[in-house]
Amino acid sequence: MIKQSGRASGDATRRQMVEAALETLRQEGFAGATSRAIARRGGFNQALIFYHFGNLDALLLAALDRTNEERLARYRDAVRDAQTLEDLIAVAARAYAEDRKSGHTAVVSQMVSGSVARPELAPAVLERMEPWLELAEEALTKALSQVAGGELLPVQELAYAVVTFYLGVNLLTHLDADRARTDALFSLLETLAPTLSGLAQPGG
Amino acid sequence: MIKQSGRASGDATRRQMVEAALETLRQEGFAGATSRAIARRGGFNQALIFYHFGNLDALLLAALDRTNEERLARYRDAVRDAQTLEDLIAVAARAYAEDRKSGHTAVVSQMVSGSVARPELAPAVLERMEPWLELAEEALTKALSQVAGGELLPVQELAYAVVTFYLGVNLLTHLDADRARTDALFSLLETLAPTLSGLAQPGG
Amino acid sequence: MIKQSGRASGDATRRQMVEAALETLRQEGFAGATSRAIARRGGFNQALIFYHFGNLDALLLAALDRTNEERLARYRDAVRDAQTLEDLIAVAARAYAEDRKSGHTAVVSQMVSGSVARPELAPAVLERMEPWLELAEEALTKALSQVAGGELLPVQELAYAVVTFYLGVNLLTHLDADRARTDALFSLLETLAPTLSGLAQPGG
Amino acid sequence: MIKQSGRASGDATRRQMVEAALETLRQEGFAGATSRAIARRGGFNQALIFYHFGNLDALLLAALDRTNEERLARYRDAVRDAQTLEDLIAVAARAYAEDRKSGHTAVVSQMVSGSVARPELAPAVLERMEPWLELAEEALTKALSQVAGGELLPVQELAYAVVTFYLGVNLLTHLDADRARTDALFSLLETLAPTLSGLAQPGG
DNA sequence: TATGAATGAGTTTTCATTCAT
DNA sequence: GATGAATGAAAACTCATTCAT
Repeated sequence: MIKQSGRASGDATRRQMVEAALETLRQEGFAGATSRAIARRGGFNQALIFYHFGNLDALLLAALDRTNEERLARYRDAVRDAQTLEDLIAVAARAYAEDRKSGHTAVVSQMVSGSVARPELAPAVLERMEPWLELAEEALTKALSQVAGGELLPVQELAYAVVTFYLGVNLLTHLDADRARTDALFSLLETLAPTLSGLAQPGG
Repeated sequence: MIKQSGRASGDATRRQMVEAALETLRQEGFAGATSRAIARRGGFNQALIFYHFGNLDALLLAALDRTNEERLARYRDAVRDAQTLEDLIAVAARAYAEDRKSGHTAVVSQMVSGSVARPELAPAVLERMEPWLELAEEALTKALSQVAGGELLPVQELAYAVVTFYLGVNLLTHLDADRARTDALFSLLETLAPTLSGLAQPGG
Repeated sequence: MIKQSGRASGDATRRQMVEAALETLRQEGFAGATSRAIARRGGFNQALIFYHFGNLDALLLAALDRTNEERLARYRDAVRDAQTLEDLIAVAARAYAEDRKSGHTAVVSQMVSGSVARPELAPAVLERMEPWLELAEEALTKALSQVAGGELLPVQELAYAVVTFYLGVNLLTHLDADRARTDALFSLLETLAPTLSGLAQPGG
Repeated sequence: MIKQSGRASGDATRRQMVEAALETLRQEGFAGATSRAIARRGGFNQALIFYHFGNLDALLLAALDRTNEERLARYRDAVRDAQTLEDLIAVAARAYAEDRKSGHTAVVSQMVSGSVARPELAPAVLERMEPWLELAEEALTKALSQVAGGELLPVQELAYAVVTFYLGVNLLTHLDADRARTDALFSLLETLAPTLSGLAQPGG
């Protein structure tokens, strides 16, 4: 409750508002993330959103930024620590599982879906996809360097494919209440990893 | 105009309404597919939607059904005619290009996104994914049968992966105004096809 | 109450809504003529305004139209019946007194002032000034024809001056609670009328 | 920026605020002259308005005062310097043209219109009309003294008529984007001036 | 004196849906 | 079957003003 703490510093308040927006996005989805709902959840006045962020979209995007930053940092570390293709896949699967549990993926898919429905948001949401593409490129470059002939593959396109796939998974995760099938997807990847590795380095 | 046609049979009316819903979904997206907008486009009365379909969601789902049926039929034929893995990929890419042009993919991604934002829709939308999964399984079974050891791979999971990827592509296609990157994805697939084929049948 | 009469015909409802808008404009002024206030006064649902008129401005302008038509008709008759300059002035003063009593001038000045504050309204309000200019021209032409050399005066500019003056009077009437001074203005005109007449026709 | 100037004396601050209010009234009109807009333009804090003036209306009226004082002084000098009726008219037309250019008339008409829409302002705005009436009386007394029988005319009523007309002109000037017609009004007056003069002093 | 933060009440407008005919 | 009218609930956003510091 912002109110309880008296007059908070602008930054602290903004942080709390972003938190409330995130929580609302997670629990009530994009359509439920109205200014009223966010304000109610955060215990502050609706108008404060417009005072601090100008409009609702800006707050929602700030929430997406916050989530993205946290997750990107985690994925980046994982990618840097990974040595083999197997590592990479394992690490991605683990990070994904964590994020899903914490609700981060929910926010992403809500914002992405939301921006299909509300085209004004699309450019801003797309922009926020770029660092993920870069990270995917980095990871793929690393992985393919271990593969005979891997340098010949078009890394940018593959990175785009990975992110595309990832968005599809996010989407389905939040559509399909029973998540057995999206889980199975990652087990599949982990099962295939050694094969792919072996296949990748036939002489290794 | 439904009215103009005098006593349209109930079925004909419903068909016109579904057509109007589809067109609205294509041109104005999920958020723009309000009862008013659909009725305006179709030249019929708003209230008719509720008379015939009970509520707006039901009409929207009927529209999704109609699109799905048409497209499934086309993809099924293509799958049946394909002989090699290369064929399959080529055929998928062609069908996808057609669908995107005709606006069918727009409807799918609008409905999928919409159902993330409006959770009431989710179960019904998911249900409509099943025949696609079956088709993907069928195609994969066919393709893997031509591959040494292909029978060992988990077809169901792979099918789920394919559909997941497909949804991701749809999503991005309608988010990213410049479609060069989603196009490149399919060229990539086509480029890789012979390699995958060769790789699949080392002795072929 | 629209509600009481069950489902009214569209036209009847619209008329009642226009009436409610007029009454609100009269009693609460332009700033008080919000959709809520009008709906409350008319006993109908706020949303009905948008159903029937599209937006609030359109209803307000419809109200101005209604008032203008009634008043124009009355002034036109008066002008046609007047024979001398004295008649014309007397007739204008009488009509003006009536209109002020009935609240018609209130609506005009509210809409004119309102459109200074809300520039989107200005073009539409100005447009509605044209028939008044035409009427003023007609009256002046008639009056000046009785005056030696009257044909030499620029009727259009004089008509514009008359309407300008009239708007000024309206404005002050609704600003100045004690209306003695605007009343005095018309007495002055009536006092001057014979002089002007005589002056106008020195040889008459 | 008030802040930048360090410890501005209360008076200086108030002057700057009045200046900002004037500028906002000129450029954004009455409806646009919100506390936020004025504060933004003046580079000071919104709350300062309430600290120094109690409420927004008081600041707006202070702005009207400032404009009125400047303009009154100019018109007074002009009136004092004028010798003939022709002079008076010419001088009025010139002063009006200047004021329109500088935006002073904009402020007046915005405040007058605003006070029709917001009746709380009306008494204060009316009060500020008094010195104009006095000036008009003075000018008319002077003019009519040159006219045979002029002393017999009711100066107060005529003065009220002049101010009324002037308000009407202001109103239209700011309603009608194309100002040709209000301009023509003044040319008309100037054209008529010699005639009126001659008429006034038949033996002169 | 000055400020950033906060608020309550208000605005127009849109929507899915229902009702009477 | 079909329609025009009507409605309640909700949306995003704005405003003058107040409060704590």
